Amino acid sequence: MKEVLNTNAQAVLDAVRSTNNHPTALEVYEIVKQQRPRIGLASIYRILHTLVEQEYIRELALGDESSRYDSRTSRHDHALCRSCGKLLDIPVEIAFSLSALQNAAQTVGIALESHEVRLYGLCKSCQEAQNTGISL
Amino acid sequence: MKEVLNTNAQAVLDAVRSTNNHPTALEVYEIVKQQRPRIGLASIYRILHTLVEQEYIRELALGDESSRYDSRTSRHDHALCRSCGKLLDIPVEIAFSLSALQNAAQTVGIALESHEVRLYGLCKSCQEAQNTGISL
DNA sequence: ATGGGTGCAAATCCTTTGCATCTGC
DNA sequence: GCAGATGCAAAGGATTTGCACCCAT
Repeated sequence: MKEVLNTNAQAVLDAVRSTNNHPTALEVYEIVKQQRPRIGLASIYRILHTLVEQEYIRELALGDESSRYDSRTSRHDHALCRSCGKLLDIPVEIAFSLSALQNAAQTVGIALESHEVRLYGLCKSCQEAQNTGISL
Repeated sequence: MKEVLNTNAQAVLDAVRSTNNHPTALEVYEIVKQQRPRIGLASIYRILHTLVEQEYIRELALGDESSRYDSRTSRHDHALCRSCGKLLDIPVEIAFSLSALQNAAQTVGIALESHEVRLYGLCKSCQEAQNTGISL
């Protein structure tokens, strides 16, 4: 499934991996442009798609914003801040019974392949901002 | 938090509630237009946003497509078909330990307010299409 | 008459596509 | 020389916004 990457694709992959947050296509573009100033945004989109296909990265669908990309391809869960929109990887497994999952899947008639838990709330900095009365 | 709805807002809310699936803004527009042909798409968007704010409905963020709206405001989980993109409400609770959730939330420093489980796989009709070799 | 809600059209943002060019082999 | 990759600009689709108008109060 994974093929050899050409230089541009490698640069895009490195860019996604270089950030702690989950960059948008535009953010990836800004990073890659520092190394290869002539690259175009369209190529970033094209390369990101092939990287997703080849399972080097994942595409995350959030609310308001544009797509974000995640270089952690193993199954994991996410937490979203309802105030600033920040997206955090959850580095621990949230244990729950496989049979409960499979039961739910069966109820709606879906052949279960994967799952994700999303936690919603206020991230640390937004909690502090709230406590000190500062608005973002 | 909820206020009285005017006629247009009520029509939009009814439209969202009238569908089994989770309609996009455009789909809501088509439904509402049957009753109020002069309504504009911009008003649909404006009204949907206020309905979300007032917690009459929820906005769902999926991948490729446009936003979808959900008239079930109580906490529940969703299943997504990776082939046709269909979104299904899961009518049963997926049990898992609250402490696992809270532990995960604490690990990333988020003040947990809500959560959602997403199941990914093939829906029934896509399973059948696959078995019979028909492509959608 | 006043303020909010509305329709329309234009604007905006993100993403994709057409196409001519460039690249490595 | 060819196939695939690329940059650029234009197109596309979803959503938002500016603005004048209208309606209920």
